[in-house]
Amino acid sequence: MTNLNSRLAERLKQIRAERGWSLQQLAEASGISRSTLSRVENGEVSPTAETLGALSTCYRMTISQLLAPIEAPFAPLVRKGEQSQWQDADNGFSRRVVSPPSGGLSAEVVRCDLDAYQDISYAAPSLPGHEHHLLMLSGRLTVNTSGEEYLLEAGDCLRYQLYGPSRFRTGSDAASYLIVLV
Amino acid sequence: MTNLNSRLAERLKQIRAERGWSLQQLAEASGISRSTLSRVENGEVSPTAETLGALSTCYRMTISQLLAPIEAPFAPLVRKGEQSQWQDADNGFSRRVVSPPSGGLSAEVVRCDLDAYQDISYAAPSLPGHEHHLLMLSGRLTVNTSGEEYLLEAGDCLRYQLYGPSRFRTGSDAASYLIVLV
DNA sequence: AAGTGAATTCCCGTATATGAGATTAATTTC
DNA sequence: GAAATTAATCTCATATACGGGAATTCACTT
Repeated sequence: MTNLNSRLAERLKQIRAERGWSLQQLAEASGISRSTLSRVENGEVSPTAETLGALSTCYRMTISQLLAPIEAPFAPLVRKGEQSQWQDADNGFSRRVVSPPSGGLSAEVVRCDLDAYQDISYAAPSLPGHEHHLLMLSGRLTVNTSGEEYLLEAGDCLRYQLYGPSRFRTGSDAASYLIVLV
Repeated sequence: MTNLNSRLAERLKQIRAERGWSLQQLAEASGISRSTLSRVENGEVSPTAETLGALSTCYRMTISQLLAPIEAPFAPLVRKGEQSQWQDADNGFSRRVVSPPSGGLSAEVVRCDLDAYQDISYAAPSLPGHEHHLLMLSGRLTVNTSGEEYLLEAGDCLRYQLYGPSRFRTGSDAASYLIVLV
């Protein structure tokens, strides 16, 4: 995994260069010594999660934002578990895959129409971590995911990454919404 | 930063529990010893980036996906009223960034409303290769990109990757559409 | 070119993350 | 219940990440 270290090194060098900081300044801001910073930025060592946390904090970003550009895209062969879900639509619920992923594209758009007084739950996905953008077109919808509950109205946009079970339900109003799956 | 280690520990424990793996199985799949895995999952040590990489690989996810749930969350809900709107001066064109990119997310959704008899051209993007999904909400729109011309109507979805200049125009009908930028 | 200052890298001692094996705890099987 | 099997933790030795300071390199000035 030396490859990861060298890519991380390049990334960190670039970020520090963008901010115009010296190792000394970064050391004071992060609480990490100059020597460690030098070795990390030269790919000689693999920093600990704590070190990564300190760096991302003083750069005002999350570790994910720090690492996302240097990670290999994950395997695209991932939607078997989802497709079975697409089929079990009840009566008050219709889904249409507006823009299926194909040919190397990485996003798909699904339009969903849910009647009033519907309640739909999904089990945790087999391959978690997909990024979702839920855009309300009309109506009202209550969404539970990641232990949080959101009441959405037309025009709202809810973004989340799907790691566990989720639940969608309507009250007296029907709901139409788009889900952008990345 | 012990807090980070303990949250990471919980996260890793949960993932392994979901898959029903033992430490022994995870050790063989990841190349990390059982003892190290035990200490990491108990928050006693801070794993190196290499260790995180090995774990995320054998769990079939990126490090970002591994860490995202335990990091300070970005605002996941963007209300309609909070979405920044761009009124392109005098012309009958308004854009609203429905879902701005942040927190390591890789897609953004823009809603565009174009009046009748408008003609808008874009130069080649500075960062080419972005994947676009254009979803027509209502009206009619003529799009030129990659040397092709498309006439879109409500419900249509055009997918393309933007490498060169592009042109959007309406005839007697106004157009509303979404652009999903990946 | 040489000097001055800053920034970075190298060297060493220390702290800690890791691996291999032994010990303990939990579960199953008879 | 006891033995057997598996899973998790603990012990110790090693590898390596880290901090402090010295040495080097780099940039700029005169």
